[in-house]
Amino acid sequence: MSTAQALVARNGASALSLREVARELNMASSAIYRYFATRDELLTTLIVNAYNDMGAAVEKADAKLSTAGHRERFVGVARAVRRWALRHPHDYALIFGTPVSGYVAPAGTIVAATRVSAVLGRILSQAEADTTTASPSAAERAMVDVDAVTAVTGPLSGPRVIDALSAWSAIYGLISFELFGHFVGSVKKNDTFFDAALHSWADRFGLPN
Amino acid sequence: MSTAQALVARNGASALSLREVARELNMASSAIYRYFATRDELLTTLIVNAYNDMGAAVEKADAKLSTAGHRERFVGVARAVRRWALRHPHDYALIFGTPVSGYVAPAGTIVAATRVSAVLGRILSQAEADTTTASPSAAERAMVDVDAVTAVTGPLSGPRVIDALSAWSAIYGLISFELFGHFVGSVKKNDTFFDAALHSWADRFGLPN
DNA sequence: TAGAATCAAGAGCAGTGCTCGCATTTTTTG
DNA sequence: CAAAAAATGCGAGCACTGCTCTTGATTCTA
Repeated sequence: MSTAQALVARNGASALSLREVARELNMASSAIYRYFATRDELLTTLIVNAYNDMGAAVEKADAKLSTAGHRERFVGVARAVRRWALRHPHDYALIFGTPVSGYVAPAGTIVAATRVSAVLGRILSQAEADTTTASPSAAERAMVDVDAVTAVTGPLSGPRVIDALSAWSAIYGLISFELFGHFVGSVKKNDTFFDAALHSWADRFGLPN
Repeated sequence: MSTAQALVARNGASALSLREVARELNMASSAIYRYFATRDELLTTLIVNAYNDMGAAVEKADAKLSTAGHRERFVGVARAVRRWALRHPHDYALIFGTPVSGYVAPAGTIVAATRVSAVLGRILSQAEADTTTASPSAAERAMVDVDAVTAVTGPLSGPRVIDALSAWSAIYGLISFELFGHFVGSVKKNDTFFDAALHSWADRFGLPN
């Protein structure tokens, strides 16, 4: 398992070879099939691990910021996501890159997958609790499963639950563009650019400070 | 070439087999190597094609909206991007998904790659021209290559060149999350959600109407 | 028309995921 | 404690992949 992890970290998921992990383990390639029915099953396990690793890292960063203001916390958590991505590019690609072949997200992944978006959502929910909370409109309920979201984030007003999802996907977009090279030629300092984009989001959310 | 295109559209890029396109063409697999030195070279060609296909589609949509207001145009063009992605999911993944292996973007791709971001940038530039244009600050110039961006978009004020890049990556984030399944369980109506998120961006840019 | 450049074929190499039958260990059970 | 049962591993082998190399046609060109 950890052997496969290391190989992915070195060469990327697409290059992961069942026979190679077998070799590294001094096993026959066929022996691996006692533990993983198929190569995709191995990858799925790796995906869950990666989700949890990222989730743990982000939760830890959030815990350290528990006394900070909402803006600082929001930006700090997003930074933690980016930092994890830069440190584990292949795991990041494994999670957020092109899904393999047919791919339907196995049930086991979904709980691990929500860990980091939950942290971000909770911050926004708490920031909102300091002001007012208008309940979501019918139109908003039609396009988003408000209950499913607020079950993990805490209460969020209508526009904000939309913006929260939008912000999370935007953070993903920023990191992916950086990591996958789509900012080459336009963005020069990725750190400060990321921060600037995030503060713009914080402005949008009206986060103080 | 178009055979490979069709196979990618059917099975995705990772499953593209040189031997399969050879079979489809009633050729020996070795004959393909007269035209493409390696599988990656074939894929690179497909990437350029996909970029241009998407660029053409978006430019066409923009042309149809030439008489519309800036907000309508901005939203309309973004919708065109999404529509193209939904219609060509494998080509989209080929462009914006996990870059293959070592991957350094070949020189040929970059011009094709900027076509759609250029359209979006031009709209924002023109919208700004209707109001005022403050030139970018030193801090902004430090993190973004302003000249490279404005060379293709037209003049943009400092904060806006950052927000424009941020918006483009956010649009990518929205589409990718939808296409790669990360919105499953939270977003119910992808169309209206996408529109809502975009109008939120239009608000941020102060686009009238 | 002769020479040269191009195009295609086929055999073959090393690698892959995966299956199957057989042996060996380990664990459970009577 | 011994026997049955389950788990674990091995090696050969199949069909597939990207890619190389040599050989044979075809077509363009001087």
